[in-house]
Amino acid sequence: MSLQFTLEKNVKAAAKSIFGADLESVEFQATRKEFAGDTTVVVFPMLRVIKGNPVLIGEKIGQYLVDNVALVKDFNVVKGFLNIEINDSYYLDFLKEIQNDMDFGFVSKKDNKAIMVEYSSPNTNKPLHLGHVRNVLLGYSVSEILKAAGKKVYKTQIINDRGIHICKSMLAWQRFGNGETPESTGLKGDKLVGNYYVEFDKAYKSEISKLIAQGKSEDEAKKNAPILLEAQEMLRKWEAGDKEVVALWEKMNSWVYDGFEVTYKNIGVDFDKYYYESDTYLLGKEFVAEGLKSGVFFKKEDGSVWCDLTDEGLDEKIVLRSDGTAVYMTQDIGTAIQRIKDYPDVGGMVYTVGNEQDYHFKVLFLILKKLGFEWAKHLFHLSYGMVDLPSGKMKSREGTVVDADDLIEEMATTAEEISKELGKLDDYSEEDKKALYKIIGLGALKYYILKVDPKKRILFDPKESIDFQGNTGPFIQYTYARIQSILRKFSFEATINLNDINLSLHEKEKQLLKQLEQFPSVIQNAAEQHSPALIANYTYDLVKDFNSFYQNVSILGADLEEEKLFRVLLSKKVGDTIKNAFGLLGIEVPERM
RNA sequence: GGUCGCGUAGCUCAGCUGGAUAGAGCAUCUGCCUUCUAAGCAGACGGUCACAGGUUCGAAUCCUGUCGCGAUCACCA
Repeated sequence: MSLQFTLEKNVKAAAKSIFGADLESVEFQATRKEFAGDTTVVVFPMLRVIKGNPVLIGEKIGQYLVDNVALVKDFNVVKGFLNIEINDSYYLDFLKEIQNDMDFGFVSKKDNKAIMVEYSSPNTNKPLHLGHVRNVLLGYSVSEILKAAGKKVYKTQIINDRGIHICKSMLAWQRFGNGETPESTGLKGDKLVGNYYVEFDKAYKSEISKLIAQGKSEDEAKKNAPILLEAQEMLRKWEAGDKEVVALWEKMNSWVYDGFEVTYKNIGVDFDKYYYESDTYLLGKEFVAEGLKSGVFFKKEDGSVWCDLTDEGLDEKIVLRSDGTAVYMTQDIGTAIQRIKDYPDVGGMVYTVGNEQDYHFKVLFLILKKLGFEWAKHLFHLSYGMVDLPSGKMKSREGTVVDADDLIEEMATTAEEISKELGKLDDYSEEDKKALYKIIGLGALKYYILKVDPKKRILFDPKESIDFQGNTGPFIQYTYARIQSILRKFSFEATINLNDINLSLHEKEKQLLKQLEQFPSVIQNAAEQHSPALIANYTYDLVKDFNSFYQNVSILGADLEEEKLFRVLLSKKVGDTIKNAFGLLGIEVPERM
């Protein structure tokens, strides 16, 4: 039974027995550090049912708690705030209870209904950049958090493998590539294909200026540049199943997939299932046809199919072009339905997609509901803010992107520089050092991105490096490493058992235990709000408390053996929790650093 | 123009369903390594919570309006 639950029950009983009043709920908050007490009950809300002076009411309830509840040691009232002091034994018992629970805070019982989380969802014409990194980290972390909160989760993505953008890369490669391959150039496949996307754009732009020089308007030039017309022709051929085009498409896409896999592995994320738009857009068309029959959609004279959403305060939305080809919405309808077909236990889905698509998902969810799918009620768009550069938006075509692979490597290099300067790892092998730099570099990057509220946009300045001190990943990793160092030095063969120990707690120890106690509810909260930032901020608070404890209280140098054991076990539990919490963020934690 | 989101210290961010004197980190400045890893600890400095109204015993938090920034409103994805 949680502390708050016990107190709430007794505060209600107090109100009943002293004032004859029924409280609906009791409001708790953390006690401010300038007052004595471990938790605080706010008296003001009770004034609705209990008339009188809040201070006197607080005094009477406080006295009742001291008299009737064993774990309440003392109380004081400041204005309308009833500060309650809890016996040390409560916190000691709490540690005893969780000491062997390696998954403290995690819900082990799983729901019957699963959630499918989609993230990454790249186009296959260019490599992944920092924007994708935020997407991937968010999606992966939210998946892990949902699992920890007791949900069954499938991680997936939708790969946008068809369309004009891919044809542009294909055409440019055909024309300027001289048969280059990832093998012949030593380039990652996604980088190679991305280069040709840029090549296309260059050729396209130069054709436009040529046409304008010949007297065409800019608009006309953009629409009629020969290379663009050729790309469009290629797309038509693809849709018609032209063998040569399809073969080229398959070849270049497979290069890109190989490249993506390397990057995902590098970042440390994975997927349970991949979906490809080229596989699902046809199913989408089927359901558009069905929706047309059932009256969910309607057809205009030109043959295009629409959904009327004016009753919901939105516009009409196109779901099929007049030439019968699929649009983005068609594909997404098909993909969603395909997923439920493949995984009948899925009861809801989370789409990790940037906030520029807020409107799209609002409409998609509405349409799926109109089509009558039960699961459509449990769709959530995990909408996150863009990652922008000081110069503005990242644009692949113009080369103003922060490449994912490059960034990860730079982070590791920075970790190496700092580490070498500190020189604590001189006995490590080169291999071990390298692995460690990667862990620290990635830790810095992931924490930097995940600690901010998903819906806020991030301004990333490549010139200002990501910090390794203060509220950062490496700071937290460092604290973990310190704890491991202590554990290595302590012999657990001692005869004393934590369960036999009874001692009064140091203020720093109690603070740590209070913080640990919060972990389960932090996980629940993060799951409900789909916010890794809550986990990151919690971990930082826990670590700050630990460092303060570490610096002010001697652990291995404790006076009494039982004190020493208690402090070591407390430290171990903090370490375990750091590791588990960081696991939810997809961040590894080192034994030394 | 309509809709949605954001606006908190010089900078980057916390601040849960309203609660005490708004908190961290970076940067600047002071102390602390012969004691468990100084990527650390202890402290100082720094705020009209964009602005104006409203609801409330009480508002950074809820409501309305204004301003600023961003996104979106395509037979693009």
